[in-house]
Amino acid sequence: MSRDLPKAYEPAEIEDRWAQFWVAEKLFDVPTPPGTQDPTGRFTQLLPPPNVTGRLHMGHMLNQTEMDILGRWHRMRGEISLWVPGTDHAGIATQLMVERQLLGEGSSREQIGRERFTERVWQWKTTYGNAILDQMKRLGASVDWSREYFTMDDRLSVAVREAFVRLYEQGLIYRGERIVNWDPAQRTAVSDLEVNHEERLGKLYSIRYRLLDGPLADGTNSIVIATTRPETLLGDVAVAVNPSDERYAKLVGKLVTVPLSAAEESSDRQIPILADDWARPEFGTGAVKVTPAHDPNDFALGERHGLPRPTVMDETGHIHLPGSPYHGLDRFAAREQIVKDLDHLGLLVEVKDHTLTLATSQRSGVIIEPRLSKQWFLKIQPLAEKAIQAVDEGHIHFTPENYRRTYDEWMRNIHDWCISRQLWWGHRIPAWYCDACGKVIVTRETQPACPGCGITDIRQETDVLDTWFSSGLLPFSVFGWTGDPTVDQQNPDLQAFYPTQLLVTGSDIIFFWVARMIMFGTYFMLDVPMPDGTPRTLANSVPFREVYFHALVRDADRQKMSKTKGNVIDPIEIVTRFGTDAVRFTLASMASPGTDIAFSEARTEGNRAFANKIWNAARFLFLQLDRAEAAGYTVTLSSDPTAFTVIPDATPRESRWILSRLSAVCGEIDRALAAYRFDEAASAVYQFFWGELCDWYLELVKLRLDFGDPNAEQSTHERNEVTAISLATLSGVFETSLRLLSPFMPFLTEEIWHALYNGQTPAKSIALTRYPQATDLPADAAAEAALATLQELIVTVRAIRKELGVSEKEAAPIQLHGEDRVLALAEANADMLARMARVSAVEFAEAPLAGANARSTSGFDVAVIYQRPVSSAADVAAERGRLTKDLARLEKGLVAADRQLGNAGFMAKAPAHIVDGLRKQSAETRALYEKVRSSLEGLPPA
RNA sequence: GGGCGGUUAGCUCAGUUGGUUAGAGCGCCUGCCUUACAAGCAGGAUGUCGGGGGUUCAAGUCCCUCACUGCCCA
Repeated sequence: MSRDLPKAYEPAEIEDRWAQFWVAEKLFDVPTPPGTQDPTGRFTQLLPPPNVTGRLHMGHMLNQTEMDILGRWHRMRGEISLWVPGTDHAGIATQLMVERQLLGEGSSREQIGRERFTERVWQWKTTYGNAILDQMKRLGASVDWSREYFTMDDRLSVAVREAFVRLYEQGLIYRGERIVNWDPAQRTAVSDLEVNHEERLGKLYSIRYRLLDGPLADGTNSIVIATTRPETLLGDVAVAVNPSDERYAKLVGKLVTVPLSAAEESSDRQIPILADDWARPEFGTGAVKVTPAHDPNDFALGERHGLPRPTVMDETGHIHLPGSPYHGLDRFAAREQIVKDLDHLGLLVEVKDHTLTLATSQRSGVIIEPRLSKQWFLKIQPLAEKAIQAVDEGHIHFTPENYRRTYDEWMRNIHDWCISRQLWWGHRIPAWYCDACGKVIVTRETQPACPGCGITDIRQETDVLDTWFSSGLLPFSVFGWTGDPTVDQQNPDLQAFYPTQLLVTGSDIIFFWVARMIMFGTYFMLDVPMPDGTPRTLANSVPFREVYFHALVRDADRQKMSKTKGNVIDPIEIVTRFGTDAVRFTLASMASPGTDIAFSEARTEGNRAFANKIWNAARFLFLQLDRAEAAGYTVTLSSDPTAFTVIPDATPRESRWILSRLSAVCGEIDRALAAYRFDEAASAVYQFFWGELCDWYLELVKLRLDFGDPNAEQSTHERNEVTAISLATLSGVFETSLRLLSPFMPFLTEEIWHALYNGQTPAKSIALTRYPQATDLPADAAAEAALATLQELIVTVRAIRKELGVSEKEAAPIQLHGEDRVLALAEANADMLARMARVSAVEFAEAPLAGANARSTSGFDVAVIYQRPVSSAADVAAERGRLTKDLARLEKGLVAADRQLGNAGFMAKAPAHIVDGLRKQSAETRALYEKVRSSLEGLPPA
């Protein structure tokens, strides 16, 4: 790699190359540490596994950018930084993909059977399943590819089976007939979390149920119930009223007939009217029908009253009632028909609009059908208790902190988790049924025969586990957890990397994944002894010590990205246009906690410009290095990070300044990253690199980089020394800045860093070098103060010159009035003033300066000596406008200050430094005010 | 219905435990191809900090209230 960089920064030229290099060189692979005690610390992160069916979206990119910045930062700080990648088998989504494929071939999973179907899914996975990880490689994520996992891998499947069996044996997993959220499109149960609730406008139907034994004494011969789902009356087993509802008191205990409920109308079913608190008098008519097999509340009511629970629908949401005229109708068609038929019979009393909350399936979008079915559940309370405790006691810390409350709230109101899914793709539940003796066998090993009666004709459970069941085990299953405490205690990976340090994820999966990892971690890992054999504490059983929740990436108009809106930004496409580094930097700089990111191309463009700026700064440096070498200077790039802690006495002021600033920025960035303030860290490095290093130091250092004629005799010794020192400082500061920036912009910094060393790099990659620390560089308050003054002087002179219309190339003398310190600085740095503000000479003035060619700051007055070619009326008017505005601003400040200083309460109670500060400021403002006023008065009349 | 957040420059967002005259990027205006960079340089304009009330010597910051808005849970 040479120091010849193309004129413009072209990310496409360099990024693929480095992305491949990092993977090929196994740069970020982390071997199992020899001992579990290491002095430098460990930083382990688990990638939230993307769906194997997925393509990378901006949310992934944000997540990975943040993880990568932190991973690289910790790595450069000398810690063992391990980032484990992998993908999730995504039960439903993947099964759908392959089913769609089969459909295209005119086949179906039922046609080819379970075994062949599973083979097809594996095939699909092999062909397409790496898309997202390949994209990740392209983005340069510094993960350990040797540890890549897939949730259906054998070793992870063993862990899943172990966990299941253990929970079953300990009585926490049970099988039961319950109302579950049934997705009729996917034909599977889904968990509470996979259901969306939305308000929709529906209808409330009032239906008359006739009393079986004819009218009461008062003539009442029916009861009118209200329902939003008339079609379920086919499964009615009771009518319920509130016990306190006097309207219906006389009817409790009577029987009514369910209209339309039987195959032949003559035999409509008879059901009781009963009293139960669940019936709310104010809802509808106050009487409700009870359908235990098709409504969770009715189910509970049925349990209380010992009611039967007939199912009237099949798994696809069609009425299943052989012999009935409604048999085979879809649930919504059946509703229409039943309403029509009720109307004909005169039993439909009223239909009115009604807003109801509908449950829809997150995946298929269809309306969830509460369905009575036999499912496997995890009794979660005992797991939740430890999980709550772990967060409560501070073993896990959330950022932003308010998620703790969200977590707590959910954990404390947790319901048993339905973990079985009626799918073919996933971890098949390790349970076997013996039809002969009715035994259920749950074991780790596949069962050849029934241990009860010995027959071999046993069936394995066809259901698979919810995908999140296996995801919940990942923090320890990826490290080879077996569930056998003695084996696990000897497992060096598990002992070294568990608990992981940090989880970075979106808040949308706080319950799905984060909470479940905490529950499983604190449950299973608590049994694994520490390396020295002592029992593991709760603090060491947690899956991670920190969780950082990032925001959502929206489009530039703050709209959620969605395929239907067509506003989805493809990370790879955007990266191709602007460069990965620019996109990463944009995401990082906008990632302030708790706020969604409105991703803007304008901002990305700005950051590409930043990358280009750095690129060109490198070109400038390389040019200087070439010139220096030609002039006989030797430039040694020290690989010692502490090379600048002690600097030569002859180091010029601006070099002391930039070293000091760099030191401060290093501190700021470390602080920001430790607090997950990616935005602050990015802004600090941006501000430093562009606003200080490029805008000021690079310009100032040009004064010292006069290498003379390479063929001539050497110039004086002192000049030589300053030049050499400046060149060394420039190189060192630049190299340090590259390292500082590297976690944010890994490609660009890698490229330039290699070029800088001209092939002789001290490490294989900049990613393996030390992260610059504040203490690596000398702080110098005096140099900072001096440069601040000089900068203010230069900026002020430039402004006056602009104001006066002095052409940029023309030099002009200035007058300066102020403190001795300022005058001395100006005198000693005349060369700076000349270069930066085209000052040809500095004349010191005894008296304060005022007038159109002068400006005042708190430390000095400065005037530019220049005769305006023509002082037009417009110029005077503009000047008057500016001064008037200034005057108003200053007056406002003065009035505010005077009011405060005249306030006895303020003077008595405010801390001294505030009062002093305000006094000083007030005096300065007053002086400025006077000067501006006299300038204004000095203007020619309008 | 319950919980959590947001409202600061034209746009997107910062603003530490209340403390001196509220910042950044982008955009905008003016002038410059100054030999690292026009993806650049220099200069400039822009805010009743959502409304109202309160606490305080002092409020963008704390409290109450209203309005609008987003997310999560039921």
